[in-house]
Amino acid sequence: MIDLKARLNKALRELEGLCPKEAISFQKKLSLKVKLEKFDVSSLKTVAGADVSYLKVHKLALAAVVIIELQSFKTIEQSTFVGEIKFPYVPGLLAFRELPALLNCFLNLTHSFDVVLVDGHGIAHPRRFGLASHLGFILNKPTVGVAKKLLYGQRVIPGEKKWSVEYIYDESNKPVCAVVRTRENVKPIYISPGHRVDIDSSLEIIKKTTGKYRIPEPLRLAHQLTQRLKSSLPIAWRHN
DNA sequence: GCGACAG
DNA sequence: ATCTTGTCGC
Repeated sequence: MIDLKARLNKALRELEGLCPKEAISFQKKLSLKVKLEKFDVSSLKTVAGADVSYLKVHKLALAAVVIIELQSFKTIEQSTFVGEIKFPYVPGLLAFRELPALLNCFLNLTHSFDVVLVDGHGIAHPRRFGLASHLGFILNKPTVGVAKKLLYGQRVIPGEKKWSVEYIYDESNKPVCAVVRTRENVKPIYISPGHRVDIDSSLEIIKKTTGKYRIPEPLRLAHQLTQRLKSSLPIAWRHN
């Protein structure tokens, strides 16, 4: 079994210099390796959240990973990284734009975590291999995709009550995404398995990591961190 | 050809 | 996602 750091560095090298067409082939190949399995939520102790923001004027990607302890909802460790954006935004190829910065964040973590919540879709993707699945495969860890907009499938609307759910199915009529209302009178979020979790476990994980806000806590904290990171950058860099 | 389209 | 202020409503 090779070391995690080695896996991450290898993945970083493989992501370099790919064009969109090659990226699509890469996804088709790796999608066959995604594993959907039950995850024992009762054993869940620590959850990580991964998010990326941008500073458009300087082509910078600002990434952050925050690990929280479920018991207290308190942060155990956080990691950030700022790097140049090297891949365009193409719907369906988000991983090739955000993974480099995210993997660098994971390289600097010292604490362990049980699952990772990712800002984007998992298998609710044209080739069943969204950002959450890709990250999960590289880390060989359970990952859950949490998106705020639809990318793949039929649009459905859950009830207005908290925890109302509606599902999105693929061509084989298999559920690939849960559209969930995490708060009343607020737009629902899209939950899909990334890797090593199934759709039911994914939903359970989201229920246990969501506090009083629409976005699950690990992701909300990671997002806040990337935004603060941007504010902390030299004024000359962010001046429009 | 037309519409859809994570962040 | 980013740019960008105030404002309406639970």
